[in-house]
Amino acid sequence: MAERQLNMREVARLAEVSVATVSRALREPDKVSDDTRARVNGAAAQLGYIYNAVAGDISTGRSTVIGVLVPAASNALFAETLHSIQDVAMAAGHSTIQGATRYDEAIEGKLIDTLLQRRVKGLVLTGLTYGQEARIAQLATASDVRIVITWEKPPVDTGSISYVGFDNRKASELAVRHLIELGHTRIGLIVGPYSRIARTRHRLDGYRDALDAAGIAFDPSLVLERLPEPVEGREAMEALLAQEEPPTGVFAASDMLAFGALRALHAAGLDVPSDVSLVGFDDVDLAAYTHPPLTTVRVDAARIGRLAAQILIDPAEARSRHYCLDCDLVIRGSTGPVRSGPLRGRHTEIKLGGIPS
Amino acid sequence: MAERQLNMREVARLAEVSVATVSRALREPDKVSDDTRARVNGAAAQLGYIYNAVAGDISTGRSTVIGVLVPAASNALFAETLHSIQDVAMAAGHSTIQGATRYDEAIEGKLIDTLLQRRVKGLVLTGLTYGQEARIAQLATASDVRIVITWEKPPVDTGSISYVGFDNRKASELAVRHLIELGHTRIGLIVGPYSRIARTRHRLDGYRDALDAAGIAFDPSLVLERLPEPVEGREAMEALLAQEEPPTGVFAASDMLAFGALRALHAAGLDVPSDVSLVGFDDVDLAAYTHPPLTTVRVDAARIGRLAAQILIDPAEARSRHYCLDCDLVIRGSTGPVRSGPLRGRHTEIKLGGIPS
DNA sequence: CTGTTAGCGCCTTCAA
DNA sequence: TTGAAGGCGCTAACAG
Repeated sequence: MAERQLNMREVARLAEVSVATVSRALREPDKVSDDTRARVNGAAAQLGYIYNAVAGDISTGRSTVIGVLVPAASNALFAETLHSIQDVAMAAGHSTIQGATRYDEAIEGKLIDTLLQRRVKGLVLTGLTYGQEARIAQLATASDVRIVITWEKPPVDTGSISYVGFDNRKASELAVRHLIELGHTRIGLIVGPYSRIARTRHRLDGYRDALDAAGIAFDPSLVLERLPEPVEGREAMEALLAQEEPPTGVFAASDMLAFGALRALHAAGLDVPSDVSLVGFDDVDLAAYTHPPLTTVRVDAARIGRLAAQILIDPAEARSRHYCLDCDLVIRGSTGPVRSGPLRGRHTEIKLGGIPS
Repeated sequence: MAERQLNMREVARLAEVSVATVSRALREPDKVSDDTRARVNGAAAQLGYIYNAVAGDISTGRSTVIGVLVPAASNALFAETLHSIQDVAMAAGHSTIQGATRYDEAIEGKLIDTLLQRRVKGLVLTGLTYGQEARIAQLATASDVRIVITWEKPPVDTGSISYVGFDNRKASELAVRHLIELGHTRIGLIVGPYSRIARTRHRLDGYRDALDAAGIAFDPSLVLERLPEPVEGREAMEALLAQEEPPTGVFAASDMLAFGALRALHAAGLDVPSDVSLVGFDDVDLAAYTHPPLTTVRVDAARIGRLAAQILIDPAEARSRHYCLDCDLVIRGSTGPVRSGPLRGRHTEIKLGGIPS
């Protein structure tokens, strides 16, 4: 019970060699005679010795731990990224410390502190809050902590910061254009915390781009900012449906929001897509399993994670790498042509030619 | 760029005190004069010094890192547990290293190795594979690594191992009994990898208990073992529906499986619950958002995480603690009385009095 | 191929 | 209240 963890010295003693030799036998087996290696391994096994990676790191001055911050682990989307990061990390003998920021700047800041204290080799950041941007930029230049921003293509100056993302604005435009092509002109948007996070703001921009291109006036009352959780999606959709002139197409810029929205639609007795079309974003696992299956923007979450981890771990990776991935629309059952008849007794008026404010 | 991370010595130099004093000023502010403390803090701030928690741990011989293993982070369920563990850990100045085992014994073993090498203070284990049980038991007694098993109440000897779980067998019985009370007699079970994991095996046991109590014969062809993912749930349900005499009620012992099953049901043009009733397990966030909303067994995932983390972190916690939580059935729209008419042209025969093999 | 010697960054007696 | 010295477990440079 509670025996002290043993160290190399004890292994050395049993194997009748020096500590340095044990270290070599364990980490660079070639640099040691067959006989010695066998004796060391034998002793280690017999004692049940477990290498102390913490001491190793501190002694070499290197770090074999990477930190990962996501907004919420409960979003299946980020979970996929986490998985692939772990795979790459484990294969390279690294560990990952992770944290969920919950879209909260203060929590995010504290988590970054913790990771830095833990002397991580690098940081994978997702959904970075505006408030932390400056600090991260400074960190990237003034320290040797590698930084990778994921899920977005940062708008400006990423000189020393790597990123693995895609064009959220274009992706968003794609989704909305799909609705427009189906004849929808009154299109709602339920979107994440764009006032705090760049990635989300770009999705709002893409929505406006699509509207502009089609000459549809921008109506702020159709845009709802919510946290990407099902409850919030449901409430937002309820609010949309309660309006004078509800939208016939809705773009929920996160599958989690879309799931909630779908529920609200069913609860209101509306049919999807014949009454209302719905588009999500992320193509989470479950998006293909809703009723009807969700049309959504597909992003290769696993690939993002893999690339991000490689950037951090691969010693050959230069100062910073920038990957901008493609993403496409997966059309499933939740979107269809706008219907001509009235929705719940109201006529949907078509506005054309309006110039967005 | 890439300036070397600075250490206490440099802070000490600037503050014109010794390293020991810096250490004290930072960790035990009371043991230092007001003046000194101010100077040290000032110097640290000016330099942008970041405390090295790794060196701290190694020097004290303590550990402020805890390891968490879950089968899959993508299961929203475990994500919740992770969140709450992190909250507790962060509040206590600890970090969490986590890993996803994917129900694979080899991966699980490798992850445990890594965590041990990282000298975690303790391990939170979920869905421990049979193959690792012995090793863990030994670890719990022979080392000072604390172990907490979660999500299940281990069947035997947990002398030195803590757990925070609930009675999976009873919970499962609860779900099946609900179906029986609705008049179902032909009940399918889609369940996780019970041949590798105890928690899952208990769910199978509970299913049989309920059947036994009602005098319903156990039919092995109605039991399908699958990994808890939507695809597998869909395929399993398809297999069930393809049988001579498909079940009228199905218990999917994981919401992820239930989501997939629901899809298969819709795709087959069947109505839930009037054609087939479906019960899930876990009460994941999204369970309330399916169509129809899922009847499922509710477990307080966040509470499990909180308790587990406390056991590991709280120095006052004795050698081992055992929590067995309650869990209850949340009845929503996916279950209803068995219908008397034929299902897809076939009669559901009622078997009674059979003794399970 | 192996042992000796420093040293990584911090903490903790023990004196002063 | 503060500093000096030794040590945590391991690695790296240098002899031999």
